[in-house]
Amino acid sequence: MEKSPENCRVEDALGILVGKWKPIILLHLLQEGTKRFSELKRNIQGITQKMLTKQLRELEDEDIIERVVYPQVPPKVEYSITEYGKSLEPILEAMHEWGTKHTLHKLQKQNENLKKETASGE
Amino acid sequence: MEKSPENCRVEDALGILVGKWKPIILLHLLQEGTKRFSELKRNIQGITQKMLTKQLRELEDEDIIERVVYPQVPPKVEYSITEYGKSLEPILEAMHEWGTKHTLHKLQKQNENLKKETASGE
DNA sequence: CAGAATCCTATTTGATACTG
DNA sequence: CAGTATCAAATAGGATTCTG
Repeated sequence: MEKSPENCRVEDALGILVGKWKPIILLHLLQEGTKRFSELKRNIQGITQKMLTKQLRELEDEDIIERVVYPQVPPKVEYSITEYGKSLEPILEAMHEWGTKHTLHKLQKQNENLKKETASGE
Repeated sequence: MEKSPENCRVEDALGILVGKWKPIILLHLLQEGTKRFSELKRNIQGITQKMLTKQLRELEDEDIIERVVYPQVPPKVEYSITEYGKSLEPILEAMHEWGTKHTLHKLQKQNENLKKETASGE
């Protein structure tokens, strides 16, 4: 299907990635495979249980990740990327690359602005 | 730079695309070239001036679009994609394609669930 | 025409305490 | 261990009015 402002499906992909912790959760699962809830919590700096749970549920609802519960005490729950979820990897890769360049671009702009201010005697 | 959960720059790209109207604004400018404020407003169904202004400003702040003011009465302001902004196009393209497939994927899942419910007599 | 300003609602995120 | 539940704060989005 052709991409046009009228039948734009960019939002559908965007909606899945949006959420303060989703990209980082996906990177962990993509690069390190299956992970327990507690491992993710430990490895993702600053996230709360509530947020981790919420983002994981949303990704699960979209079939991007899989949740496996081991019925034992204490509980054990493992998360992993689905085959379908792996199709997102190239997009994440492209965004990461673009983001890296963009960080540089912004720094260069800041430098230019600082030079201008210095030159005009501020 | 290698993509890892620790130095993830996905958010940098994501942050620029996030905003209820940004993808559609970008598609308009990418595919139809330079546009006046009023043209965008007219062509984007449901957007308010406030939102259009806000999203345009944010894109401008990131150097993705350019804003040219013609000092005349009544005012005329034109927006266009910058050369730098064009580097986002492949990502938008990839997200659109993925989103199109995902829309299908969700419909298929819904169908499966409906069949199960019917089979179990709900 | 292209906005700025104000007010209001809804959604997201976070802190904290509790539980099978 | 892997969550829920509740409350508070922050942010996004929308409706409306005003202006150079």
